[in-house]
Amino acid sequence: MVNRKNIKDVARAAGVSISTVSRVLNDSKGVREELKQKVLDAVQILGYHSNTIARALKGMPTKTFGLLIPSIENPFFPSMVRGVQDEAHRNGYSVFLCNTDGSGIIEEAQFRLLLDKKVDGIILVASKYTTKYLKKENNELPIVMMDRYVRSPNYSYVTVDHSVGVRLAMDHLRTLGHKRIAFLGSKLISSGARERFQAYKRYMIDLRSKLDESLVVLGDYTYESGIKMTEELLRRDVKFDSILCGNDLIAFGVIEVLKQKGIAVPDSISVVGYDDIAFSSYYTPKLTTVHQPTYDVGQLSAKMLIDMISGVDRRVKHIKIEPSLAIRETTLRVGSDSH
Amino acid sequence: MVNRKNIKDVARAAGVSISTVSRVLNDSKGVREELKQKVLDAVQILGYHSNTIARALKGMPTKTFGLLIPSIENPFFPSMVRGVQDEAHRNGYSVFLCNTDGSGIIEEAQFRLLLDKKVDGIILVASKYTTKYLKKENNELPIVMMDRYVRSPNYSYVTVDHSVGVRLAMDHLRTLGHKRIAFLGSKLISSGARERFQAYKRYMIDLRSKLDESLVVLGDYTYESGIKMTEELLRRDVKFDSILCGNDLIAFGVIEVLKQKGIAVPDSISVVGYDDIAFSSYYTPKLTTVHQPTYDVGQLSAKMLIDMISGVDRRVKHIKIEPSLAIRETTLRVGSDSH
DNA sequence: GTGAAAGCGCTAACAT
DNA sequence: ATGTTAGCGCTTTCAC
Repeated sequence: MVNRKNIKDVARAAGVSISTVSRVLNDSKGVREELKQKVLDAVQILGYHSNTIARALKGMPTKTFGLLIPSIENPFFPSMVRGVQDEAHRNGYSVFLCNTDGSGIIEEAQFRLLLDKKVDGIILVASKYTTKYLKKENNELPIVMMDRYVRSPNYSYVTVDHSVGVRLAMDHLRTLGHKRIAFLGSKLISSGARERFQAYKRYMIDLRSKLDESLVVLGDYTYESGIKMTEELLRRDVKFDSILCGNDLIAFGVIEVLKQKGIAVPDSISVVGYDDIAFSSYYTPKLTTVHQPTYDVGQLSAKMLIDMISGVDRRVKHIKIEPSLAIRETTLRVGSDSH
Repeated sequence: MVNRKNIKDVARAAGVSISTVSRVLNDSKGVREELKQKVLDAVQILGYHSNTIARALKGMPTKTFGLLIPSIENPFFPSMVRGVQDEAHRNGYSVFLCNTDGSGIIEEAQFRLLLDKKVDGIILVASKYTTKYLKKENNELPIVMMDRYVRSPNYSYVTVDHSVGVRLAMDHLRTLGHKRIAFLGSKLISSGARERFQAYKRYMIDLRSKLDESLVVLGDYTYESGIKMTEELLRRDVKFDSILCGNDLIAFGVIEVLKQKGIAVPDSISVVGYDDIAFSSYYTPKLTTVHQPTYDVGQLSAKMLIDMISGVDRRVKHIKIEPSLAIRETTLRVGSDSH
């Protein structure tokens, strides 16, 4: 740091003009091999790094992009963020991480701030507020929606195919002989929540031509909500032999309540989670859950964004990655007795 | 975005010179109230935002800082990162998040990259590599070490007082009548790991004038390591009535193995974790653990950094926040029987 | 093929 | 109190 070298120093040391240095560094061709070498040597000796800020002022890329997520404290996101960052750093990008807490105001403010910081692109987990400020403000800035998205021919997204995830879980439960499968999920405020519930609904209708609404409770994607929803389900006094949860956090809440009520999992009731956060395999009993390839979603989102930025591939793409089912210890064949 | 306004546009619209605009925006005083108002109006109408990049080129602060942590996938960090970010955004800062994976090479490279990006300061979770590149490169850049630190009169840090944390846990166990308390922790590669082990050692020596080394196993801060260490402890065939774990992940591994071996927790063996990650209270049985105020550590680190940057308070400070004990379901009085 | 010079948007020193 | 101007470090015409 002490004495930051600039392009002038390099030019002087190499005995050439600054434009030649600039040319070499941006490998625009048309520099004699000999001079090129001199410049490269000088760069080496002086330990020169070109100043990103100055380049940015000339409209060059900042090698920086923004990542807008609801909250890094939501255990669903860390590995996705990691996927984004790993791909970013592999390509020389730094990333600004911002939390929106699901607030449209914060989301838009953060988005603006990123624009001010002259990021080369933005990856965001879309909300119902996203489209508004996006169309209001955006021009050519590459944008990728990650996980939660908004249907649009203008924006790329990478997400998980929840119809597959739900089907995997339901088939598994059916195979084990379960007939009355309850659904405790999130209110339908995000693309993922909607898709999961729709897939469940369709499955049940296919099965018995109608949806038994008493089997459904909708809340939030939290442990506390899992607890409340289970209590609500129990209060209804409806028969069920298994529960499909909207995410793993809900599942933990579910299992906790069932345990308190002396209802054994999986012996009496089978429980399936959704997400497969790291914790699900540390839990006792280990949670059977739909595995979302979150790291891959993050990585692919970043790759797509970088391709858009660099101009390698500017096309709008809509990608759904297939989830898988992690069968562990919270589901059991109906009528079996593990005791 | 479409047509980014610049200071010239504002000057023209307000009928003043660009320096007047600049003065108003940087509220250096000495501008007639009337003109000031004109400028402010023009700014409003045009929707002008000053260009951070151009300001940065003039050596002004970028309102940006770096945050260097081992990995956001480590469940210990998200809430700490959140603490940092909340404080940052409250003060108009954006933060670059970087993962080092505990590699010195990556850590140094990321650090350099942040320097290149002209961040106003850096918060980092120190490793054994940190001091080297720090003294090699750093000049006046504000630095705060967060959680893990390196003793130095030159660098501020914010961390948790592990001697208190360990004592809280040990006192609790002793109060419940436990005498042979095993310690499964991390190898002594970070300040936190060293302090926790030292505190345990001191406690045991105070208790029976020597440390029984057969009660100690050192590994990593992971679930898998928790499993391995427990198996090792069991293999030694040494008597113990309780286990203090270096972190919660280890504790989950411990409990899993004990369960597999048919050893009841807490009925036969009490287990205490360390960290109190969110998951600890979702776990069954809910984990008794030392609560680290991670959010506060992050928030305070950011506050200190911002104070240093803004010049409000440039002093080097060494702060240790006190942890507390979250008593839950994995510890029990010796001889009680919950059945 | 190479260098001189303009200019990105801004701040601050200097002039008035 | 306000305007004019140099210059931050770089890229990119434009001359040669």
